Amino acid sequence: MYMTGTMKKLSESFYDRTDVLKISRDLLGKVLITNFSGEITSGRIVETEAYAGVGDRASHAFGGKRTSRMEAVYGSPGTIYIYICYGMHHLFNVVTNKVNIPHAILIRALEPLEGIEIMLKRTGKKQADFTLTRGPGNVSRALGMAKEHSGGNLLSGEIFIGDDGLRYKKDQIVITRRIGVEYAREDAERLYRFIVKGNPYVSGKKS
DNA sequence: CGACCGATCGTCT
DNA sequence: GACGATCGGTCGA
Repeated sequence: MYMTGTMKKLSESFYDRTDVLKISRDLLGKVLITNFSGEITSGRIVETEAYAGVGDRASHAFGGKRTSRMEAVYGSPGTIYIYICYGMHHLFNVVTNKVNIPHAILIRALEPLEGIEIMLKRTGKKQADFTLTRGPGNVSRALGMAKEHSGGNLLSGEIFIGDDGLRYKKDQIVITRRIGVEYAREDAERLYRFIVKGNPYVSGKKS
């Protein structure tokens, strides 16, 4: 996959919108980039999941719950929210909507673009196969993101999201239920997962 | 390909 | 003391 044009960093207005589903869809095709002391790694976003805040049982902020662990999800649009799952995976989320409205979007898969050698070094993998950036735990490992980055933002730091002009058409996108949120009862059925049809980096079962 | 299982530990009850 | 917004390996059909 090639870069299609000049990379333009997304501005706060992209994240400062009320419709977390629309933003989740809009994030498909955008490029997530990390630059740690010149070590640049990036990948195109091909799978996202929306978490709709206080009214969503699958959201950490359900019912207005608020703890220090999840403080970042209540931050301003463009804030980074990373938490540890199962004691070993750091899951990267984009915070959207206004401050104190805890909307978040989990980035579940990328198609690698730059810095594949660095990603191999970070993950300890020997081959750049489709597992390199498939699944939210692998995304964070490959791009070097960890919970220490939680609370930072995508507008002025070493982690950001760019737009190189690529757009997916409607028939290239599939919408499904979220993965791994069975505990959320009826909210587990919400169609909040957005994937690029047929992309080999997308997690979960093949269709 | 599907089902299951162990790893691993910070956070909240 | 229990539980995850997961992953990778194994086992059986």
